Amino acid sequence: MSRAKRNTNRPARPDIHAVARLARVSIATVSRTINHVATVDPRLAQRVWKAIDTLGYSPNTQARALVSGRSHLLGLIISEITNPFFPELIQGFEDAAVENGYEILISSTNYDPQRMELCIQRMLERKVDGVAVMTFGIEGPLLERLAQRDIPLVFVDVAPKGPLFSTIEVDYYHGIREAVQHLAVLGHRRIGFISGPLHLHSARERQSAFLRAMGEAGLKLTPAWLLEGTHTLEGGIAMMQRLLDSGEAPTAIMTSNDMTAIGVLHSLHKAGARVPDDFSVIGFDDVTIAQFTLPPLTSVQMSRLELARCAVLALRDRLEPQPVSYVPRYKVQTRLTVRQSAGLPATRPFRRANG
Amino acid sequence: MSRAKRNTNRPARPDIHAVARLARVSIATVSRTINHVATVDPRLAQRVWKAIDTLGYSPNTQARALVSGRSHLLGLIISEITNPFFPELIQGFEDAAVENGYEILISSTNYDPQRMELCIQRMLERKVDGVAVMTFGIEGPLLERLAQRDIPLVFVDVAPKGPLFSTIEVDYYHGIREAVQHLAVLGHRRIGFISGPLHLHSARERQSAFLRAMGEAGLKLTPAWLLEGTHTLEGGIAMMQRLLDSGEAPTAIMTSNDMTAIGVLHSLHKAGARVPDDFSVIGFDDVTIAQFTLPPLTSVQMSRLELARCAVLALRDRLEPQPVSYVPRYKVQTRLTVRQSAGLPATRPFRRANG
DNA sequence: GTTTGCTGCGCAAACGTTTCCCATATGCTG
DNA sequence: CAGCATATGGGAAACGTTTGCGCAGCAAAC
Repeated sequence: MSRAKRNTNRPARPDIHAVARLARVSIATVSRTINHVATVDPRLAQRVWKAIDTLGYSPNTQARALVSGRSHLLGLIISEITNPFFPELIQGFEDAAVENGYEILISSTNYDPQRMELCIQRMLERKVDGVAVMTFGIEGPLLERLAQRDIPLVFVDVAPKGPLFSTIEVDYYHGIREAVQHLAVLGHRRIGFISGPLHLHSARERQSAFLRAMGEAGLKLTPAWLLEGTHTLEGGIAMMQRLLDSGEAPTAIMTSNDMTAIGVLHSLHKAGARVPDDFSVIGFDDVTIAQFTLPPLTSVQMSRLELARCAVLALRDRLEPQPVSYVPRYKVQTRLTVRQSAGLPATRPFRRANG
Repeated sequence: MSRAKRNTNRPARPDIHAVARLARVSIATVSRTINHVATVDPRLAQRVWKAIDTLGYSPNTQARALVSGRSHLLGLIISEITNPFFPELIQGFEDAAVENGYEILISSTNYDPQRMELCIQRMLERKVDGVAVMTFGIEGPLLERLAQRDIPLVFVDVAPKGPLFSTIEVDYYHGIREAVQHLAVLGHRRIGFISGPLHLHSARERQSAFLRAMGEAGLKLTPAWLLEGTHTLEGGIAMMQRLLDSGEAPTAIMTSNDMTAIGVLHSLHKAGARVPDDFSVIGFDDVTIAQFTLPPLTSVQMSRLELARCAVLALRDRLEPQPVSYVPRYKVQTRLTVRQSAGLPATRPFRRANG
């Protein structure tokens, strides 16, 4: 009486044997049917599927993983989930993963390399099939150690060598060029740029894309208007302050990410300047909250959904043999999203309201 | 040559047998040592731990889960990850889970009850040990069906009956009372409230907390100033518009969540009103972006970290036998976070700038 | 010196799959 | 019609753990 099984009042979750019994086949056939092995007789397969349906059977993932060595679990490592950049990325990653029959494990590093190692550790213990490292600031030595693990990894921007690694390239230039052109068409000639921390690969890429776009538009950059920010609100506030304090300010400011742009908005608000009447501002990333700022922020969009989809794809390509004809190329575009923070240049230079 | 094992150049991940061999004990003893079974001789245990250390062994989670029936996986179901309310919740949940030796599986329902069922389905297939349902709008019939599953569940606000269910209560009143008092002290007598969709339990709770707090502060509510919003930016914009259009508007507006409050800010900005000079605004939730609005939003904070911690605790209490003396009580507080969107009431009624 | 009781270790049976290998049935060729 | 190649299903061995059960070994009691 004490042991289970006796309790037939609550039907136990059926296992593969129950299905086999009902379909009058062996468990091997059931397994083959489920895994769509081609050699199984269609009539038997139909019997099996019917049995599966009537019993409401679903295979035990643990057992499956144990014997096959494939967990169908994908790891996703991000910097910081409260950074508005990442939720959309996660969303896309989840969708794409589930679409491909995978489940995901998320971890955030909070920009701490040590925590990153712990994350990878935990994921390896859970036997993930592959990991997407979507934190943008990844350092050399850590990358080296990651290379030891014999597990597929995918990165953004950085391209470590190794047969198990993939890289997703971002075409920063396309969208940034659109933004510069947009400002140029509106009549701006004096454009400033607040970059991210330049030790980050992605920040350098964005800045050089900006410089190139300026050149192509025939605009000359004033060196004093090229400042290094921190990809944070505070950095944006501080750098805009500096621009205002210097005698001559640009009429338009582009930034390396949206948080910086929001900082710029704050700085300008405090100084009594109006956007876009006195200054035009264009951000980068087009995070969700860019729609909610005052005024709604014009920003260069980098599609997180696309990025996530690429990441899942890259991992899948490593995990499931693809036809030789298939030559993957993981690249995501950037595009300008026009809202209301950029307009015609002010006809007369802004004078700070005396306070 | 073809099969693995031969490749001793890359050391295979050691299993429990390797540890047993090195420590000169049986695998049973290794297992017992790892699981801190009391009956194992300390000297043997030490040998085992040493062997584990030198080999860098970590047990295979799949095999463990298969035989023990416990996956040490916790499910977390949320409404929508791009809603700024949830990332912090996830962060807290992850931290608390890892702290207790669990890993987490996240899914978002996008407010679709059908998708919610799929989420639960997927999680059951992964054999999660318990699920936290942190979506605020959960409906009756769905709840019924959830009750069928014999797996611990934890909810917010709603309290389904069942031996496997837990509920986390939120003390909405505390923080909302603080907000009303704050306004009252500043001198506001005319306070409006934009609620959430009233079919949501949590929205009703917040509204009634507001009404009670108004009563206790000796303030009379003008019925026309009690409006039903949608917990979205658009709802906030529309309802604030209505308040402005009606002849007489309140001097302060409280809302049922921060998105609504941000909508109010937009509406006021468009009408040319200044915050807090012309109107005071107080939100609810204190999401991260409340710090970034113009002006930074005063808001009633409900700690997502605390909420998440409670959820993990509630699940753990169901999963691991607790001493009888332990009587759990899952309750989270709310508190006012003062920023800059509430100030003294305007001395003269706001007149919309003619446009 | 024999019995009893207890402690703590090892043996081996699960857990629910996948997959290798072999047996059988079937079709085809000569 | 015999013989062989080929398709297809079943038996059973893995996968790496946990855990029930039995059995040594030892101390205490008679």
